[in-house]
Amino acid sequence: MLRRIYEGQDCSLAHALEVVGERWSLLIVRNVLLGIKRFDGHLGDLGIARNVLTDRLNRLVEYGILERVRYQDRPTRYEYHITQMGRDLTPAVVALMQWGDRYLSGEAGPPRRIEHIGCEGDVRVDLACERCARPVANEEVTARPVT
Amino acid sequence: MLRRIYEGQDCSLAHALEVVGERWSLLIVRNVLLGIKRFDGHLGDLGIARNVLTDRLNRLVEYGILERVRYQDRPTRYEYHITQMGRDLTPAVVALMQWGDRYLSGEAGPPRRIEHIGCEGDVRVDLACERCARPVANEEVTARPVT
DNA sequence: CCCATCGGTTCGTTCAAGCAACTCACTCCG
DNA sequence: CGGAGTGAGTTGCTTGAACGAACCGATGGG
Repeated sequence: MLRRIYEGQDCSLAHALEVVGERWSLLIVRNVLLGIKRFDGHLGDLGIARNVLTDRLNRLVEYGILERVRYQDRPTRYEYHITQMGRDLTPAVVALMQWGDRYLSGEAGPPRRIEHIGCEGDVRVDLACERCARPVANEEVTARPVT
Repeated sequence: MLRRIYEGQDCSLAHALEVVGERWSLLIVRNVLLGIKRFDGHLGDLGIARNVLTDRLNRLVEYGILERVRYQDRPTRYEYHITQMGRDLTPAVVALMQWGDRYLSGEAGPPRRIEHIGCEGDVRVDLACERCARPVANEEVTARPVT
């Protein structure tokens, strides 16, 4: 995303997008969640330019979504690990993938399955109500300002 | 987001981001979900430039996320309604808001509550396993290519 | 010694976003 | 009737982010 700042928006969605809404950011987070940790790994997987990747990684570290870890000396080399903050983006990532699967995947169907480790079942994202503890349809949701 | 195309990425997340990952797109969708439907409404709420808003609205209509509806003749005026495809972005939007609430909202706490219509309880996004029907922690998720 | 690897940095180009001014088709007010 | 206001844009110029290719520095391997 560009210019990265949504001035005057007092909304958590806008704040979130200022942090992970830039071009490539979420794809990098997805890669790290899937086990790609190194500069050249991302470079090969995404078609991103090197300077842009440098920028995105630095920013994600700065925000606390990734962590820069030295994995060898001589020569000193670093890789990027996910933090808890980063791991907690999982529902957002899965929700977007799920939506892409439903509406954008060609006839071939989804290219990846999201899987429950151990059980091997399909993982899905759902809305649920904390009070009535029932599943909530997308139509049954509204927002109201917390005054 | 910029240039909008992630070439060579066979991933539903990348496809989704090509469609709603551009700067402003998700904020526009959120606005429409919250009831803002008109050009000037978005213009006032977001600090977006007019030409960019025109572009984003056209693109969202083209993708089928919004629908352009004439609401008066003389002079002809249009507004933008959400489609089913657009409404199904709700989990993704809520997931990002929820993450922003947790990690980025200042001391004041979240500026908005997501609410279950009727019940008025808080709505949350959760991962669930389709096979074992239990809630899934963010750490218990992996992806594997569907060969 | 030369080449390869990894993780970058530098620099010039291209393309999207921002900003201000303008248009068009009306309505409303005096 | 004239002038201001409104809603939904379009046009054109400027700024700044992303792209692409070249380069760098430390080291190891043949």
